[in-house]
Amino acid sequence: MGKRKAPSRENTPNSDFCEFLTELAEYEKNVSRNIHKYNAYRKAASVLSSHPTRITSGQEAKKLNGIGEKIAKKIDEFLQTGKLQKLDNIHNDSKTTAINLLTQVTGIGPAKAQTLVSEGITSLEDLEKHKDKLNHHQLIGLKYYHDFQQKIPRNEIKQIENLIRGHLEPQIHLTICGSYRRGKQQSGDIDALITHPNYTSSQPKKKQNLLKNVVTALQNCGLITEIISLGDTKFMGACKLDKNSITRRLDIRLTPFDQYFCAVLYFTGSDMFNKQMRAHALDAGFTLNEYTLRPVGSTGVPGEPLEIHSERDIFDCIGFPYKEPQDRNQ
DNA sequence: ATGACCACGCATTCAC
DNA sequence: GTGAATGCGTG
DNA sequence: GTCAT
Repeated sequence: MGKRKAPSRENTPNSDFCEFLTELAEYEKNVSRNIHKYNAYRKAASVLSSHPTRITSGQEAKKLNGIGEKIAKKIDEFLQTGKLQKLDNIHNDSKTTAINLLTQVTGIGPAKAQTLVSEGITSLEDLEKHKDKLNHHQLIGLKYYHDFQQKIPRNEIKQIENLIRGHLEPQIHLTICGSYRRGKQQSGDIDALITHPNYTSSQPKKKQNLLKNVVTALQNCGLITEIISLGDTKFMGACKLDKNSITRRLDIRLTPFDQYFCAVLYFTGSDMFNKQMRAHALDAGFTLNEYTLRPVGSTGVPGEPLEIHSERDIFDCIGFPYKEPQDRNQ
């Protein structure tokens, strides 16, 4: 996913509430720099978006998990007046709107946006005039601002996948994860996972150039056009299918062979699905993360990682009915 | 009343 | 110069 | 901002 959040669709009976809660969330993240309030507002929006019936009072809303005193009050205000005073003020504040805009450039977060605005830089045009204030990542974000706003059609990702696979040694495994793997018709970015049987968590030094070699090969074939960051295990950058294509955000991660399926599961998502599944794992006496599945002893100390040979293994071990990737959207 | 709220790779800046 | 801290983005 | 302690 790119920077643009698109939380709840338009069809729920409470979508108007979700909309203003999401706006408040953005405000708390970008302007107040309070990530926890941001998450609180998003949680509230999420619970409302999946509530089947129209909420008609703050009191009724307050029964839902994630909605407390303050949001209940805001729902009442919205029901009575059709708007929120706090939101009106935010819309009319130029500093706030500027920060929200700059924050859309990848690499510019709340802190950088704040300093830029305090220096009088409030638009993309201003950024163009002050490139000296931007680091490498932010320069790429500016250069491809419009490209990165565009969703990527499924078919284009499929072609990129084939192109990448064609440039990998046969022993390297590749899975494109994220919303693409969940079957979505379009995605915000491309999230590729690779592994190699000779690279394991116990032999981490082996193949330390593997990712860099892959990136170099993909640069040479013209697919990768920009590098945002590149370490031993994670590449972030941009790619372009051909001359007339839009430039796309591409991430590639190198995972140890023995952790590949936990990683594939994790990076396929969705967030909510991962949360559910981790919770189920805990209930079943396991702890699951992006690396391993481990039994939790009565002492609460995790044991040795279980050997996993497929994504399905993970479901089986914790007694969670298998779900195809396309059924993991929520 | 008060602390938790995901963990982590990479780039960059800070503190020494 | 080195290690710690911060910013940012990721599912 | 909300929840759990």
